[in-house]
Amino acid sequence: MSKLDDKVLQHIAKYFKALAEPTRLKVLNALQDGEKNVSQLTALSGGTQANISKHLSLLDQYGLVKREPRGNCVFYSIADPSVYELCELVCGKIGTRMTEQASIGKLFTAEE
Amino acid sequence: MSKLDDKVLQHIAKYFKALAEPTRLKVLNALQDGEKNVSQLTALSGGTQANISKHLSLLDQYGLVKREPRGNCVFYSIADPSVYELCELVCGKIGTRMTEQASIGKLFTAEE
DNA sequence: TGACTATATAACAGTATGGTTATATAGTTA
DNA sequence: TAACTATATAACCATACTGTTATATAGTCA
Repeated sequence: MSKLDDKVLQHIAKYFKALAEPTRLKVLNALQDGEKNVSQLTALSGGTQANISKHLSLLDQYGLVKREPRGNCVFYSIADPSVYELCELVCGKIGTRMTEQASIGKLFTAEE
Repeated sequence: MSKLDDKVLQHIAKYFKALAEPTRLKVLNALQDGEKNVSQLTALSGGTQANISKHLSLLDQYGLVKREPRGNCVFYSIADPSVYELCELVCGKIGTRMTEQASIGKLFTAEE
């Protein structure tokens, strides 16, 4: 990170903000193995349809997912797979820290 | 990112939330070249002392910075330099997207 | 001790956020 | 067209966040 413009800083903050919500992370997680429509994502994430729709709208607006209406449904997919690199990095951090702090072994479920 | 526990998801979200604020990014940016005390960070970040202190407290609580009182001052430093990897990744993304969208050339100032 | 400097915190205001329910919109099919 | 399915949006509430000012706390030094 070099010296940054305030405007760019705001954009970066916004990007992180998009990732700073458990439900949205769940949605992104659900999209890891390919596109899904809103109903599927709603089922997988366990929220209400309206709620998931709102989160998807935000993720789309921030450029994290792609939106593609097809037939009666709207399919969403990951815009840039490198978002998972971010998550991996943070997961690593959190994992280490939590095991350090509480020596809990299993933070991530074994199956993928 | 594998299938994640809800609890872990919340931690990850929290970590991203710590980064989802321009002032905090500015502080982290200011800490890139080594530890600084609150007064220095206040001056560099352009906020009030109380405000910066609050942000520092949050960053400390979330484990992003280390706090070390020394003499009359309190010095803060980056807890884990890999946080900059995250920022680099996002900067790359934002940079690309912004140049794509508006073909603005200079998002980052040239000096580092 | 008292005066001074540095940092943290409390109380408050304004705004943003996430979730809910109800409703609108758009596509499909009979 | 009417009935149906899928998605988005509006209105609303409760909560959380950011910044401000004023104040408390802690260390230093005369």
